[in-house]
Amino acid sequence: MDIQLKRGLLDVCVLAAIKDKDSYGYKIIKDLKPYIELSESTLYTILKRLESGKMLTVRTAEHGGRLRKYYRITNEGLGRIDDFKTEWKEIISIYQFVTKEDDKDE
Amino acid sequence: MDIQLKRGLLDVCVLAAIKDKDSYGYKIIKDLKPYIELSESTLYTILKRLESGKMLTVRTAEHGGRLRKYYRITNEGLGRIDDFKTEWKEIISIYQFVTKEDDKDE
DNA sequence: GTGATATACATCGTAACACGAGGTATTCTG
DNA sequence: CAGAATACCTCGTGTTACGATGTATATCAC
Repeated sequence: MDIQLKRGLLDVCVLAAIKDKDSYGYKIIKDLKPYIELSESTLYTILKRLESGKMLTVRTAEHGGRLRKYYRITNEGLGRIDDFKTEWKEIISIYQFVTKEDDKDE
Repeated sequence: MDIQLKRGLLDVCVLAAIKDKDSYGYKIIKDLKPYIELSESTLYTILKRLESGKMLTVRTAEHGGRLRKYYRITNEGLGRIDDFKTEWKEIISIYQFVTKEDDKDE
């Protein structure tokens, strides 16, 4: 997928990945893989950004001798997903504009 | 609309705006306004980028005492629109992931 | 006729962002 | 024991949208 197109989707995808159940970095990447691929450097940057934007909270827990940082979505984070659903209507309208009259002579 | 979300859509919108008929900067902005807003500085940057990427060609013509630069889409530009239609399937899949089980307790 | 608005182009600096490269450390598997 | 997998992190770079700013002409209101 085009990198520019990903920019507007990644934050919301990460929020969606922790929406129903707290999760941690490595797992988020694997869970998102079927839908959108992102590198670790990208993910940790996003998690930092979402944390400072109060979209999620962090908690450190030990698991199998290793430390894991679990991320939990906040109400603001859920609101961000709702905003995306609003924006989706605009995206649909743009898609229709871009593809309109596209197959006029088929 | 979120600025990050626009990034992946603007190039394709500009191409779509000149797809059926050559157009020029000022008109492109007005034609796109109902779908997506962009400033002049943004548009001229995009036009330069699309030109150097061979997505469109430019021709200067006089109109009412003023010079206008008319932009015409190339086959590569049309291909870029087709690529977007392919990416659209991924976007739909992402949208479904983000919104899934969203209203499970309503 | 003059000031404002619309048309029409352009450049520059800035901030946001995804990513590759690189780093640290532990556990699991062959 | 070696290498892969797990799990975290930082830094530098290139791309990009945008506001600010500049130039110039045409049109419209008063």
